[in-house]
Amino acid sequence: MGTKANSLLAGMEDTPRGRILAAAAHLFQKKGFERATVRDLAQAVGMQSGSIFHHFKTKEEILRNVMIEVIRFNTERMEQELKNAKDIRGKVLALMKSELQSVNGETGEAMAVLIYEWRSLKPESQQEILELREVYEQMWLNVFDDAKEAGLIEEDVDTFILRRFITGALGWSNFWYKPGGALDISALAEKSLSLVLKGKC
Amino acid sequence: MGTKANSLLAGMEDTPRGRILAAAAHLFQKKGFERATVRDLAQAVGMQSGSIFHHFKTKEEILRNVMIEVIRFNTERMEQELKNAKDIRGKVLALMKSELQSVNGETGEAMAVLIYEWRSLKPESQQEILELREVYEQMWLNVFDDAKEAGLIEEDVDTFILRRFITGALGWSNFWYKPGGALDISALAEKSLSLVLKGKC
DNA sequence: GTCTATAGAGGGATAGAC
DNA sequence: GTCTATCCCTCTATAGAC
Repeated sequence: MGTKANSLLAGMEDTPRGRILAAAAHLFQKKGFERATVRDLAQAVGMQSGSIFHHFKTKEEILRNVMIEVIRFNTERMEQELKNAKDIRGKVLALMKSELQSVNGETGEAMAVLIYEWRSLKPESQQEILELREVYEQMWLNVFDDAKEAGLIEEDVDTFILRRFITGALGWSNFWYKPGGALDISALAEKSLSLVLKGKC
Repeated sequence: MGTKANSLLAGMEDTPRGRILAAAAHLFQKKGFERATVRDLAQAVGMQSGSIFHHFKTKEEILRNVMIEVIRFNTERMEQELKNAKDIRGKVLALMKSELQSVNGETGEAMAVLIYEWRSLKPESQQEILELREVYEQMWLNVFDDAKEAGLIEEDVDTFILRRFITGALGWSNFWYKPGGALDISALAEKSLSLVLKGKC
């Protein structure tokens, strides 16, 4: 569970706001949203707790923004990587690699927050986040459907359910995968391909 | 996320202790351990908050016992179902079905607590729970190794990693699978088989 | 074994000076 | 934009009556 210095949301500017969000991603992942206090957070960015509320109206607002930033960043990255893929197998691999990167790379802590602190969002925020995620999910479904037409995925496989299995399989890697070992993200992505592709193309 | 009446840990006696644990599984899943208060819990079982502490020394102790009970129950059930399986494919199917049942059936809420409230355990409790889970995990690994020898799983697949992918894939079903629809647990288990078995036996 | 009452600690958020 | 000070609330856990 990433004790590494991957606590900074990549691409986040070095502003008080950015520093608060980066520290929040780290703290919320480590202790959980409820246990992590605004005082903890203030200390992490070198402020007094009262000052935090100049940048965000409530603690929940901080959580919401961590989630928005991480979805935006990872959706954009996946779009880029999809464009670079040559064939369909390459596209599936790009999706796998991209998501494993999201979960285990620099945005890993924020992704864990996105997944595990869901209940701490207000219902309105949940709705908002859900809509952002749908764009991302649609990219997966489109590629899976193409792969099915191309014969890389069995005819009788429900791609909707398959995507859900994969969401779980890849998301869970946050709990056990340790970057820097013998197995790098690319290799892990290759292994994950056999969960999806027929035979084992 | 199960709003159904699956809040009772099957096999749990109708004692104050049992009722507290069953209500705790439900509440901790719904609100998270931190947000769920002892007062909530007391109300759910028809007591005053002070009375809860006659049965459990601390709130964490309640969490710990929910986890212990659900592991014990599901480990035992899986052992039984494994015995009934005829061949190796049947054993893999039994594992899948059994775990999907744990996650989505009567013990679903307690399983979600086991997975998502991990950080709220004291380190000593974490160690204890980890040891209980290892027995369960070993059953999976043994069957996977048999399946590999029998040629049902590709030679070059790392069964350790495969098990981790499957843990995630099946565990995540708690968030989207709704029992009572067109797809029952057995059918879902069959679908999940293709994540593991070669070709798609 | 359950109740009432409350101690004791820590939390989110606000107000106003600088 | 950050600080100090603090309000006000809620929470876990305890004490002692019944």
